[in-house]
Amino acid sequence: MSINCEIFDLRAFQAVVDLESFHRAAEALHISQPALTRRIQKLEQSIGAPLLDRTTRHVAPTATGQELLPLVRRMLEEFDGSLFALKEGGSQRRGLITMACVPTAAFYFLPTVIKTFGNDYPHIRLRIRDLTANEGLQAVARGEVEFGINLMGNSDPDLSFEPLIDDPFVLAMRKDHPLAEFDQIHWRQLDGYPLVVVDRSSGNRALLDGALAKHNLRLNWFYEVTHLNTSLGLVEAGLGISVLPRLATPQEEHPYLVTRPIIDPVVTRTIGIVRRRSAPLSPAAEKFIQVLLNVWKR
Amino acid sequence: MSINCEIFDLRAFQAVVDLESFHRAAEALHISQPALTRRIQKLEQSIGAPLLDRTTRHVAPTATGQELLPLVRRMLEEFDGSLFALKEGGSQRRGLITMACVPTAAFYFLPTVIKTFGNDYPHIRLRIRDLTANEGLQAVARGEVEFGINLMGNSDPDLSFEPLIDDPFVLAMRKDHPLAEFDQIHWRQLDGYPLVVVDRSSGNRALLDGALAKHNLRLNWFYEVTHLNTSLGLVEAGLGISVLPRLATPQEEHPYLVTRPIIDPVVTRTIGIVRRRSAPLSPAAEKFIQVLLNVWKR
DNA sequence: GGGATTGATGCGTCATGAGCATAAATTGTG
DNA sequence: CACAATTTATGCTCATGACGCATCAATCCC
Repeated sequence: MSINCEIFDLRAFQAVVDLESFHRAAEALHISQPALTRRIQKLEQSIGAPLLDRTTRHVAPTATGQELLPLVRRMLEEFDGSLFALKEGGSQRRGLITMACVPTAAFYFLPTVIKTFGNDYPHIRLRIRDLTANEGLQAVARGEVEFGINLMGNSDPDLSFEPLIDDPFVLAMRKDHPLAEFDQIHWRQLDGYPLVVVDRSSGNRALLDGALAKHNLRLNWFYEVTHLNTSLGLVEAGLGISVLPRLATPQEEHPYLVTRPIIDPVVTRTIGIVRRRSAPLSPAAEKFIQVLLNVWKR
Repeated sequence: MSINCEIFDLRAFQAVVDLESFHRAAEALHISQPALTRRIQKLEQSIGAPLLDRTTRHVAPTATGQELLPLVRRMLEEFDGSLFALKEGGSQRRGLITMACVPTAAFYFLPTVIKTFGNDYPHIRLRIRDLTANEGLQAVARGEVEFGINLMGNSDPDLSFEPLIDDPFVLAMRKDHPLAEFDQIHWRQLDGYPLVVVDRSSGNRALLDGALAKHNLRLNWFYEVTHLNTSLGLVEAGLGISVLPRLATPQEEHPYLVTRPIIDPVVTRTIGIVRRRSAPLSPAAEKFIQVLLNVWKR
């Protein structure tokens, strides 16, 4: 049976944690302290674990509460933010294209397209939200941007995907690393070396984990970062090796870094254009996408 | 007043849309059809807009319902998924430091410190959330990370700040740009050239806008991006010039890019360590900060 | 035009959530 | 160590909300 509670219960939980007091939280929530106590108790019952450790003088989240708290914050921010956006309606869109773009594509794809597009539309300004794949999808889904350049693999039926290119994952390392002598690498050769990975909020990581699981392989990371560029920084410093999309690695000769393909399996990601099926694009965005397809369609 | 409803209401809404029938959705949700109708009506009242267009023979989401549906799906997936993960038990936390870090500091600061730290603590893993300044502050405040490397200028009394270095903003451009012939640049010389900036969610942007406002100056941008690295990408492609913190620009000789100091005024940012006053650090984090201070304290 | 089906409404019943009063527990101070 | 102050939890009562049943109203198909 799925768990049920009220959004208000989540607000109550967050308020108690933040204010460190049922009394003050009840005031902030405009209910009585016993009513708040009852709500929290009911929430704990729904979830099946205590969320707060409390005495008459002290309140703090339990370990479970600590785990839940970030989720609760995100949900409330997203819930309130989206409903607010619903109420405010769309903002003016003329003279400006707003797009979301995974960072490697921002760096690699866009300059060429922007140049070509700028020749025909010199006065259209661009707002490029270079976000993670998941953030980018959410930005498209919410209408915060007109379209996104993102990874394939979204399950939201309201969004369409048009592929542009396939981009394999490669191993990035310093030129003086022992694995650099191989022309290609097997996954198991990564064992024994400290591995830099991006965290699970990254679409790349989810894709990699999924693909490797099918071959009974998993990434044994030693450093975990949020953005691909930071991976490269740590690799360049000689702290480890990293599995990265090829587009996230230097495309030209680099003084210190080298990449090698990884096989058995070769894991690739498909990058393309994501947009909402229901939302019409501005003429400028239509043209921009046309240029993007002309320049990069595989 | 914040909107309230039950998670069950959201499940109900999703079920009606998916099954295109109150009758079938009620069955699936194990309540009666009138009870379901009442719930949807109440949800619509909370939100202040109809979510479903329906006759006795046909049900479909309204435009508002269409907008809300992706949010509802994500929220339910995340809610159910996270509670499921909670029930499966939390992960081990020993042997791990979790920190937040603005991206330029992640690239520039951390490798040296990690090397030094790794000599003494070879088995401590690192989770580096390289986030924007604002996101980083929130991550620290919420306890999602033990500490952060961030910009000075936070007003949260629960967080302490210990400065490390001062970092000036410089102009980044291609070597063949007309402004490259100057040894130093005045802000007004930027006029007339397309300017790449980071958006207002960036602490850097807020700092710059604030400092320039005092001299009746403002940034006339043509391209707006979310991350500093994308700025460099667009500059390298020759699309414009950009005002960036010096640490975000190449520290060594670059084949195409050059930077120049900007004066009248010189704008600098201070980077340092942010942590919660109330929360004790793990021994490993304590040591890491010690190394960080030893290596970088100005 | 009538019948089958679906969503909406009226009604009664039962459960729930609220606040008030107060108990119980905790902590600080003398 | 005892007591006072303060906070969270519980008992109680009452008002309200949610449920299912019965049925109305609307839609659509034959």
